Amino acid sequence: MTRAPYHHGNLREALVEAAVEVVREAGPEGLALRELARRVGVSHAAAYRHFADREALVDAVAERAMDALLAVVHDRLAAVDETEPVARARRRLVQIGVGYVDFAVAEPGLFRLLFTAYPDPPEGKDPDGEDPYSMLNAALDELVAVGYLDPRDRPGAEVTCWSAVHGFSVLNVEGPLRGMAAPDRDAALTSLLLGIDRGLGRRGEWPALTR
Amino acid sequence: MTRAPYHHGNLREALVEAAVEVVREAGPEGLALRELARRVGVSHAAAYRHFADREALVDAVAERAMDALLAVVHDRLAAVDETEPVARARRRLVQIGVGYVDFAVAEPGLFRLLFTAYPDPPEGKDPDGEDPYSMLNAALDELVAVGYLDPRDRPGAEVTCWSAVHGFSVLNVEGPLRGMAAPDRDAALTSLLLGIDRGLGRRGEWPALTR
DNA sequence: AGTGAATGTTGACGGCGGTAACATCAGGGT
DNA sequence: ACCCTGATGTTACCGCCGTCAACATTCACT
Repeated sequence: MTRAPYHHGNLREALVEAAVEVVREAGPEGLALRELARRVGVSHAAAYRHFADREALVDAVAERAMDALLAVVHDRLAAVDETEPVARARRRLVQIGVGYVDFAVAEPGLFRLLFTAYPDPPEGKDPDGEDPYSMLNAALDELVAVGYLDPRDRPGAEVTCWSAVHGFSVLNVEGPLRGMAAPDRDAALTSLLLGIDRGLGRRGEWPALTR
Repeated sequence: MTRAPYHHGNLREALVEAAVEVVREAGPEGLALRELARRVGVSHAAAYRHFADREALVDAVAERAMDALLAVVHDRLAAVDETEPVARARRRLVQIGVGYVDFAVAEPGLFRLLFTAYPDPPEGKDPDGEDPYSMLNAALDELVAVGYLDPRDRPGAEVTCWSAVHGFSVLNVEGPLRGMAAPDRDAALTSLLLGIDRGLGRRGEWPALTR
């Protein structure tokens, strides 16, 4: 007859996991410390032994979300088997965008949370610490290296790419494009990514990419 | 000796105005029915005679925000004095983007609220009802008409443009680019808008635009 | 065995959105 | 002139939330 132990044993972890679950189902605004505690079977104030406040918990979830986003993008990148250098670099850039949007659409709750608590990386030192922003920059540098992207166009390119892909994600996840059917969305995304690819390339010197 | 009248007289209007004020100062999440009522000098339940719930009030604010955004974009558009048709059409498209971002940066609270309660217009009938989306479409149609944009590239172009500009706004307003200094932001935006312009144009056939 | 730190519980406070019951007032029909 | 009805506002209440303080239990180390 073992009654419920006074100490949970792994409360912090359990809370974060429950939080991730809630956010996936109900979005960031559905995340409540008290309900979480209830779910995990612990009193409402117990969470404060592990998190300073609600925001700290949100940050922890954001970390998980970031890892998940990273994994998706990473896999997409790894799946590019093209060998011709220029085509490969272009394809890799496209795949970053595809992975980013895929994650946003597949996990809207986590995606939204991620951008209400973003660990502002652009300033962060952390050389080649893997985040989507670094991956994007690396892909663009590669485009310069293979001669596709004019070095003079390199500055600002990362912001342009990120803006386009992020905007597309946001409009689809919580914006006016919310209801779009998957095939339409795919078509629009393809058009967007090819548009970027074309906008970056030296004018008219390269064959088109078919996503 | 006139004591405070039992009836406010124009409560709905007063509430919306106070709400706009609060959102500008504290963002959408700072908007509380009760505080609003306090501000206007009325009991907290009075608001429910004019709004079904909090969300209805938010929608009313969103309408104001949309009007404001519209006005900014409209003015930018009207200020284009270029007469050469192609350059004019390209400049007009760019100015839509500039106006959009300007509004987002100048009124982050209203901008954010607008996109947590967007009146999904893409489906909406309302022929040529003036909203940014229609303006964008009109500008792109014009680009086709003057021969700058290949008709085959027209479908999807509006989503691409909107995504890029919206994404840039979001990243600057609530995202990781939040802290960017104004000159840097301007430079990045210019690069983004020129990139779009270039991506849309028939390859290599047109002179560059200097924003 | 004993003690201090870590972890969990109970109970309270104030703020929120929302509802119901009651109060006040304005305007129209007689 | 009167009254009644609907619109508008008020008070009081509910349950939810985040947060804190005081107290309880247990773990780990001496």
